[in-house]
Amino acid sequence: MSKSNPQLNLDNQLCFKLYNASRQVTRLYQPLLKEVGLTYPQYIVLLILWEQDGQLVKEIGKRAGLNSNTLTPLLKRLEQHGIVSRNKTPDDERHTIIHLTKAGKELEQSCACIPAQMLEKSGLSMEQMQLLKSALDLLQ
Amino acid sequence: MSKSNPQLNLDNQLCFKLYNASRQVTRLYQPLLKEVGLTYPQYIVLLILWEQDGQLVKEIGKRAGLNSNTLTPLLKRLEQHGIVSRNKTPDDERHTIIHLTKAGKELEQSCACIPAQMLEKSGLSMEQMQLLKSALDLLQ
DNA sequence: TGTGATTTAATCGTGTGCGACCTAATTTAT
DNA sequence: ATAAATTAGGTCGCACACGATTAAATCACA
Repeated sequence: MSKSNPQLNLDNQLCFKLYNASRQVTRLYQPLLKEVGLTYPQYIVLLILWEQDGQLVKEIGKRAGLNSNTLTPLLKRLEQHGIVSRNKTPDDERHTIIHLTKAGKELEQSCACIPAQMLEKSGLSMEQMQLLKSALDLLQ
Repeated sequence: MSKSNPQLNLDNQLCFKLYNASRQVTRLYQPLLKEVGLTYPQYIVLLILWEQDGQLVKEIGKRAGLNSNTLTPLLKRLEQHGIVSRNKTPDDERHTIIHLTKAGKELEQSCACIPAQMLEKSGLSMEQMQLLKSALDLLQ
């Protein structure tokens, strides 16, 4: 299978495993998220807002690791779907503050079962899950 | 910080760590790949072709975990850059076979140093790297 | 041998990611 | 007080991902 350079062997590449694992997990989420009409990054953003409602785009971005060039269109879609509101703050007109709407708050209950369902789908034990989490923390 | 449902706490979510780690690694690769004019998914596809030249779109797709709706445009861009050729096979006109060009083969040498540079950049020890790899294999 | 099922790529539409840039609001340094 | 620098969010362009569909070639088999 592998040819010349063992350094370049795909099976050796951490990057490839990580890239695949991430997409695979996203795919596992999709059928569950489809039921509530969310995409995976939208779900991440909502997790952040459910923790703390009324955050600035900047704060959400820092937590999610996303910049405004990704967040602005995403938040506009959530706004169009009636899940969040976007408003300038009066004290500093540069800020846009994001609030959950009633529908956005209610969505939290609909998503409450997702983590447990995902754990089951993944086929991981709690120990394996914990191992993977702490291994990933090595990269921070 | 976290409000009501501990199940939905972002820090508890494996998905989020994975999603972040994957993007972070991609970002680490970018300056290195930019020097040779490749994107990260293009690099993955080339790793596959350097292992074995002359593969069908389907075979590359299976190895990379990508379908033609992602691969076809990506391969067309590589073709435009003179890195691969795309041809129908005479025995079965449904197949498109991908070959490395001379430039595509030469690119392997230019990329040979990338894994070592990445290991250094990541700040991981060999042991940590190995731990993370095997943890990720749990998801297969 | 003809025809319906299957296989393989390609196409289309939507939604990210992200570099580069822009604009307006605010802060700072003089 | 005000010009320069900084900050926040937005826009644009490109390249993925991926579900859904299409088109063409091949296969299976009655």
